[in-house]
This record gives sequence, structure tokens and C-alpha cells, in this order.
Amino acid sequence: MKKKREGKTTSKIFDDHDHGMCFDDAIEQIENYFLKKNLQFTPLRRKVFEILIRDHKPLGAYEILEALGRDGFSSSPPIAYRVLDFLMEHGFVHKIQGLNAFIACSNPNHSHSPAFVICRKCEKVAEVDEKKSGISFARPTIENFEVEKTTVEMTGVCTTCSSVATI
Amino acid sequence: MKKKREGKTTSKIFDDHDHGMCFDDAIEQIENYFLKKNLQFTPLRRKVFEILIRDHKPLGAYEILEALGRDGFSSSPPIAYRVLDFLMEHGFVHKIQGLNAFIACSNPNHSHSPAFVICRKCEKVAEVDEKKSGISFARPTIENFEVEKTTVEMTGVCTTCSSVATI
DNA sequence: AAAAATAGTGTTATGTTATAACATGTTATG
DNA sequence: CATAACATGTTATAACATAACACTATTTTT
Repeated sequence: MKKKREGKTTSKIFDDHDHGMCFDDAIEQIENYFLKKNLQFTPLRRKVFEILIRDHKPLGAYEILEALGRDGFSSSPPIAYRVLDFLMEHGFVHKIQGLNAFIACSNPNHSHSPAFVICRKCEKVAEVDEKKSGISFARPTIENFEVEKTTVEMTGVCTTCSSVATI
Repeated sequence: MKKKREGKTTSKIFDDHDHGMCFDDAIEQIENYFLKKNLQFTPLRRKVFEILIRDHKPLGAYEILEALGRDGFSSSPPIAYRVLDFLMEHGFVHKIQGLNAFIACSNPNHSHSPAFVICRKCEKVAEVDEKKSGISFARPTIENFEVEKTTVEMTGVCTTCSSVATI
């Protein structure tokens, strides 16, 4: 059950942010989506998505490759990059530009304009959805330009980390 | 002379965006800044800034290195990265995450939260400043998190490019 | 001004991230 | 069942970035 937060510009979303639905729900959602769209949810794609949703933190492509290798899959770079591209196209994975890493989407299923809050110490990442959080990230219209994709990433330090260390 | 645009969420900033001040003004600004702050505006730092401000488009670190080499400077990677880091620290250069490239700041001199509009065809980049453009990019406060830096990049196609080609 | 500290640059090597190109296997469709 | 489209495998290499250490130049302290 989620609280509604509307019209706020301040929100507590980092420490208590929800990692989206649970593992099983997430798998079910992606399965349904693939079925509906007549896409193949192959063992490789499933595995990559599972790896990402498991700990739900950003992973580099080569970390994913290692995990794939451990699970008996091929682990040459294009394997990971191709699947990641595919999953990103369909909105189940996002790339965190500031970390060169990939993270499972917390809110697939509805078109969204995600923003990410990234602690540069613990590297935890929270995905903030405009609708869900009530936080608004302006997405202005630019004349003479058709915006296709907007990247919003907020880097800083979470209170957990700032209370611990010195820098 | 600039027109004021206030309270608008639509703005024409791509085709007619100003590349900031002219070359000489930009150099003067950075010189003054360095003087005031007792920093060394060394030949290398000057050259890197000049390279970037010259065509005022995003350049990869290795493109900058080539240019440095052509101008008689050392062109091993750390040379460029170190100077770029330094110039970024002081707000005279920004990194475009989506392109792994660097661009001279269009509006140094005042603390700003820049956003970038990137055409994925011609790779032209416009820096949009909140105050100057009247466009607002929400920078919400996040509880339990201290935001230090926000990256906003809007990728798409400018009308010049979209009128030319098919994809 | 000499000594010491700090800042800046040079160099080599290596680490990390990502893609090109082509081969092979697998699944849907006429 | 042929064939086209999709998916995966493999090798090689491109593109981006930093570590570690040497040397030089500048500033600060004595």
C-alpha cells in the first residue's frame, strides 16, 4: 500500500523508496508484456532480467556478464549489451549514465519519465517516478526540437552515508 | 541583446541558442576568474579551453588530445582528462554523459544548473540555462538525500535534421 | 636565496566500457 | 520444408578512462 504524495516538491524517496514489485511480480509483468507483444522471453533475457532485479542495484555490463558466466551462459560482451539494449527498448531496464551501469526498472508497465537519485558513496540508486512520487521534473517543450528521451540523474549523498563518514 | 522569456514552458532554444559570449569574451572571463581565485591559467589549460570554445560543440577526450598533439602539446590521455576535470570543477566545461564528450560552458560566471539538448543526428548540443531561458527544470528537494549535482540531458532530433532525412 | 612543499605536466602501462563483423543456431511464416 | 527473421555465439578491436610514478615549475617557508 502506498501513500499518495501530491503537489509536493519535497519527498522522502531514498531510504524508503520501494524497489518496485517483488521478484515474482516483476517476472510476471515482463512475461505478460512479452506475450502481449509477441516477443520472446528467452532464457538469456530472463536470466539478465533476473540478475538485475535480484539485488535491484545498478550493475555494470561486465558484472552482468560474470553472473551470466557463473550460470552457464556465454559471457562475451555482446551477449550482455544486446540483451540490455533490448530490455531498455522495452522499458524494463534503464541505464544510469553517471555510473555506466544498468538497473531494472522499478515501475515498468506504464510509460514513465524516470529520474534517478544516486548516492555516490554507497552507489544505491532510487528510481523516482513523477506520477508515483508527486515530484515533478519539468519536461519542457523545446521549439525546433523533438525530445525523445530525457535523462535526469541526481547525484549526492544519502543520509545513511553522510552520517557515517567524513567526506 | 537577449529577449526575456519568463514563465514559459515552451522555448525556442535549439536553432537560435546563443553559444554564450564570443571567443574573446570567454577567454577574458576565464582569465579573470583564475586571477581572482589565484589559479594558474597555464598554456595547456588555455589551449584545452580554446579548443572547446572554438567550435563550441561536444568533443571526446581523444579528439581534444589529437588537437593538443597538432598544437605541439603532449597527447597522452591523462593530459586531457586532468585538465578537463580541472575545468569542470570550476564550471568552465561540462561533460555530456550521453555522448562521453565535453563542451565549454555557455554561461560560466554564475552558478547554474545547466540542462542540455542534444540532437542525436547532428550531435549539436545546446546548453539551456534555467534563468536565461525561462525554462524551468524542477530540482526537487529529496528528504534523506543531499543532491550535489543534477544531470539533465534531453536527446532527440532538431528540426533541421528531421526535415532532411528519414530516421 | 636555498630548502621544502605544492602544483602542474609528461610518460608508460593498464583498466574499463562498448561495438563491429561475421558465424551459427532457433523460431515463426508462407 | 523452405526461407526469412530473430536470437545467440565468437573473435577481435574500438573507445573511454585511470593508476602510478617521474620530472619540472611555481610558491612558500626559513
